[in-house]
Amino acid sequence: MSKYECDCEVIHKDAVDEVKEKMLSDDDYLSLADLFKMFSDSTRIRILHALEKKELCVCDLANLLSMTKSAISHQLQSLRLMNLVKYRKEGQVVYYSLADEHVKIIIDIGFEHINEEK
Amino acid sequence: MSKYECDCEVIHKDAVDEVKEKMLSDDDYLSLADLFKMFSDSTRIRILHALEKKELCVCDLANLLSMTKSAISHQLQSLRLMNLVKYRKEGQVVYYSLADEHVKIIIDIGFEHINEEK
DNA sequence: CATATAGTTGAACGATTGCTCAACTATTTG
DNA sequence: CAAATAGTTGAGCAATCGTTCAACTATATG
Repeated sequence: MSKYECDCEVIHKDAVDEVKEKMLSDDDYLSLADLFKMFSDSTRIRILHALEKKELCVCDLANLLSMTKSAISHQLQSLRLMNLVKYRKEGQVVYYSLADEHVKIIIDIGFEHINEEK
Repeated sequence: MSKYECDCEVIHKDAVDEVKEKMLSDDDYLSLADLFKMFSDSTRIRILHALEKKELCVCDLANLLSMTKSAISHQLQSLRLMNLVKYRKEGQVVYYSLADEHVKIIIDIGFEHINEEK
């Protein structure tokens, strides 16, 4: 978060004060930004969209997206840290699936927005 | 999008084939990632959350977030390109507001997800 | 017309990010 | 126990990103 001053006088003090009261903490916005970072890369979105259809292992995802296991695994770790996917291990194979339905809702609204402007 | 091969054999061919059929085009996922990029920075989220409460000009936003007009203006331009904010000019002053309510819905679901895991 | 203010823009720089590569762990199979 | 396979991990590198800075446009005011 910036610690610098702005370079102009406030124009609509009442409006700014009113909005300032309703704003949340910097930490809240940082957390939210971190969450949406997970949706801001097309590899991660493709992983999430695939897992929305079916539980898959790392190799399956690597094949589906034509990427290395390592690249997929790195992304899955980020998604796990943000509680967007969960996993279960069966022998050597690790199966990933969506953690909850927020993922589906967020992706659906995103597509809605994109499709609305032609 | 990666053009490299994956480094393993497919394990669950049926599952992968089934999911592959339901996947969308690379362009769709790139567009969606570009949209969510707008929500992946806390400055932009704070701008969007502020505009959700009230229409504001560039100076107001600069004051509210303690940032320079330039920094705010750059971010507003990105948000405009993704059709997330609209603006109207009145004299020298440019007023920004949300383009539609997808923004509010997306932010709300994001907070819901974050708050659910304590 | 000169000055001031609101806002935009492009280049530049440091920070962050996504993938690769190599090395590693863990589990299975012979 | 050795070899093979599934997956993870950390360092490194190129590419992308967010802010700063300086120069600019546009509108308003004396």
